[in-house]
Amino acid sequence: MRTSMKRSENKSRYAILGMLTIAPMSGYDLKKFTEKSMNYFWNENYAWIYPTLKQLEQEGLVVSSQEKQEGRPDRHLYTLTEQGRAELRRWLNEPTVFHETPRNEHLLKMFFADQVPLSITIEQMRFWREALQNMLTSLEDLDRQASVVALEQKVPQGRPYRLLALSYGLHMGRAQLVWCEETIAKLEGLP
Amino acid sequence: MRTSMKRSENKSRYAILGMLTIAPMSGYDLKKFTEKSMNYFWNENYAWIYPTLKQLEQEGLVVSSQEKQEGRPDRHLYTLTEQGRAELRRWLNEPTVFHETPRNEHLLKMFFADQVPLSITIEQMRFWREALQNMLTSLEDLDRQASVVALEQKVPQGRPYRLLALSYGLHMGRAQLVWCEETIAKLEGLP
DNA sequence: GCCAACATGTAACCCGTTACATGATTGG
DNA sequence: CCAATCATGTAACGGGTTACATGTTGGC
Repeated sequence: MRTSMKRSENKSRYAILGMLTIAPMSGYDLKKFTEKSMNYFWNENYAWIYPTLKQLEQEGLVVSSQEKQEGRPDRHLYTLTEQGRAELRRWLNEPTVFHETPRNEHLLKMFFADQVPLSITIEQMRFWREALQNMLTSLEDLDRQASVVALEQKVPQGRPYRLLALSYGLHMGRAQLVWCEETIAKLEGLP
Repeated sequence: MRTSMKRSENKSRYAILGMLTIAPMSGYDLKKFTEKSMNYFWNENYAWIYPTLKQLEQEGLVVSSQEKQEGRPDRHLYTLTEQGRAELRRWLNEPTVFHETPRNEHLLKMFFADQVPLSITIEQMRFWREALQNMLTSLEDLDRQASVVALEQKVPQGRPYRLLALSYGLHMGRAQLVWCEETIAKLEGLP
């Protein structure tokens, strides 16, 4: 575990505090939850979750309780404290600094594609299109279940925040796919 | 400088090799070029460029020459070697692993927005919209110059790869803005 | 009989950023 | 005269990933 974990820059803190507003969870649960419901805009990682949970507990933002299980490791369930909720709200109120350019390796290759034959670039694009298609399909599946999920997760009625977030994913996924298909068509039309 | 720079994972290598296909450049030039022409999908950083250039030189992928200047530090101009071009092509031919979820802090706040008053969320969204608007405007400016730039940069005629990359940025920028505006409208319509 | 899922954790490493160090020239 | 631009670099740090370590249970 790191000697000092700086308070300001670690976003996983807030993701974890946020998820714990839904229900008490273990490190394992938190990972599964991000994978199932937030994977189109967030990811978490055991090697970061477990140390962060300990840190949050030391700061009094969460409390842990152990659930004994037969033949399996104990589940360490973490529950949000009032201080934890306050810290989450503090962050939610802060203005969000516009994020840095995420690097896109696909586009980097497109940008220097004049160094290889056209056929290679078309192949790369088809590969990308397929990946996008799969991603979008799984998002659409999520969307079909989402109204249920959203209600279960105790979001106040008429405040469909999680559906709005999902809708962002759908907008972006579709836009990427549209560009991808346009671009493949253009490339295929070249001499 | 780092003791060992692993060969496989450092994408800046390829960005740099790619830019050097356009013209010999200094570290300073490379940084400026990314800022001017690639900032919507890539970024570079002096503290990474300079060590990487040295590394590339050691590997024989680039060669440097010094340009003496009066009253200013020398310019170290780096030129791509045939080996460098081969290495770039090798990478361009590789299938691109689909990139990990980029974390989106705006969406993370949206996802847990039930913890704060609606007015805060609307404010956050307006702030985001403004940033997106600015980004899109500067991309559209770039687009207006781009046909010239693309020709100057010796891309084979009829292979508008850099314009296609730019078009990706425009598609994404517009889609984000559309979602942002839809979402603000929805939030403003809530009780 | 084997693989996936359950469950928690650490060590090493790598990528990239921020801050520091230096200093001349040009334009407003 | 002050800020921005030109120009190159290093040290320290931080955030996040990969690989390692361990062991049970349930489904196919």
